[in-house]
Amino acid sequence: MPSIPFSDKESIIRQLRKSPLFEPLAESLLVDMLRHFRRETWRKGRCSPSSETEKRFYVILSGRLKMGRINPETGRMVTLFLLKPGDVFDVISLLNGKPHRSTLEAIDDLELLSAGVEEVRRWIELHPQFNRGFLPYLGWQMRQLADLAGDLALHDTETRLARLILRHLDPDGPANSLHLIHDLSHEALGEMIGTVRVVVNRQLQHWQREGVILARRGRLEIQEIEALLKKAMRSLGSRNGKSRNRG
Amino acid sequence: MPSIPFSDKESIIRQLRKSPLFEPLAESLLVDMLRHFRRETWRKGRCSPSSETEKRFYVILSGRLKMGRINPETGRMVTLFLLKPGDVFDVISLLNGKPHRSTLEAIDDLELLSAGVEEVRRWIELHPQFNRGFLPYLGWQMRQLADLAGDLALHDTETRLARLILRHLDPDGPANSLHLIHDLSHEALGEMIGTVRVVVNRQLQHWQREGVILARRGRLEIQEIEALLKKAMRSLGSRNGKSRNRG
DNA sequence: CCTTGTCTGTGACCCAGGTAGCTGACGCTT
DNA sequence: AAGCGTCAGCTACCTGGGTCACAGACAAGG
Repeated sequence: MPSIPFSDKESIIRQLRKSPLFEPLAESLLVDMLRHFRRETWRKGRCSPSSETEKRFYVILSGRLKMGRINPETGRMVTLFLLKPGDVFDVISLLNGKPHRSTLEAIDDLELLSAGVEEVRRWIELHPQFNRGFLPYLGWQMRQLADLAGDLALHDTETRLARLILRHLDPDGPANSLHLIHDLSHEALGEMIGTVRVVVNRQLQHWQREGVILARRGRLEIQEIEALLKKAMRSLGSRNGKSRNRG
Repeated sequence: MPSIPFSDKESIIRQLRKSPLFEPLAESLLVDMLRHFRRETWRKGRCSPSSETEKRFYVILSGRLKMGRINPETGRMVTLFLLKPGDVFDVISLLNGKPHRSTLEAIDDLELLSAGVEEVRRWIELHPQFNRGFLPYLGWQMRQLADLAGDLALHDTETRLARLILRHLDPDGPANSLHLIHDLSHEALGEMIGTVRVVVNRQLQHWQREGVILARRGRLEIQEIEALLKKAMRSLGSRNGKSRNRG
């Protein structure tokens, strides 16, 4: 296994510290872990799963990754997780050892660290510090999945899209700016709420005419958060709304 | 805290051993845990969450429990987990400490054990044996959620219902018999696949006329698994199928 | 027995949203 | 500047499945 050049180690550790999973770990432990990590880079696009990748645990250093499911008959895809730097995968097969049915797609070029799952399971057992950070992370991921499933079953596309946008408000950036999804294509946004490009476009156009948002090619901005918030609450239940968003 | 009468302890331990979470634990550890458990019984029906229940971790000894989300505007509900004896909840808030947005509904009268979440977190840290069994259980639950979300976004109701039934084939019972869901109302089945009573009924009637299943009041039986399997595979993609299932 | 409540079977209606298809805009590479 | 691939914008069309409403079936309890 190719070890990581000494010069990189410091910058990698600095990147790892941004992740809630690795942030609380002692310096010595991180250095120790690094010895078992291998550095990888993946190019943007669909990632074909190999028997190799199935047995590894990955940490994202830079770039974004969609993890989801496909319906081979229709070619449609849902995004279950939108992973960012500091996130890890594949958690599920790490936990129960069984290969997963998920598909990976890199949104940007990716820088990754990877280690064998057996090794990572050892870390969890040997370092309570690591396990303590790992469990809340799992809880957070489970809640995301539960939210997605709940939304898909109970809310219409307008509500789901509004929620998607609000969920990605950037607390650090300038007011009303979006994090992570600001430059995604309508196709990608559709996958995140379980619908298709056309529907996302219809909705965005409608909102744009209302002055709620501003959508340019690969650039999404919010104008009126209040209005979006209302739409995010409102569910299928409103029988008094206008019939369609078209025309 | 009311301790558990001595006479019950043995039978409770026997029940716990049926759960994959507790099965591998040493007898001494189980006995120790029992001292921190409190026995509860809940009557069938919706369970109103209190500040008390939010801070506890539960093990089901007998009965079934639906855990899901509600849309207050429409009154509709999705079932995220159908929990059976041996299952535990609420895992998510155990992991990250935040209260959950989920609703609980007991299908049958329930016998439970409960312990404070702080205590259970201690078990996880102190007993690697327990943690080792806990992680695969988490993985299994996450996969269930991922499957549900994927199905909701990518497959039609016919496919989802077929899959629900097939997923609950009883490996131990007589051939083609159903486990856990054989006596659920159409309403409850609907909640499990993110739809409503009427749609489930339509589908079941259609299949019954085909001779694929046999549905009586509160009793669901499979006649032809092969046919169901085909329906479970077939997705929205089939453009050549008959137009409707009605009439 | 009748009453009352919950579950099932069915028909009529209708709309949110998915499919298909085309055009133009933009950015990249040769 | 020409060619090419991807994304955005829009329209026309159609259907899966959700809503509403009602009637019969069955069980439980007076």
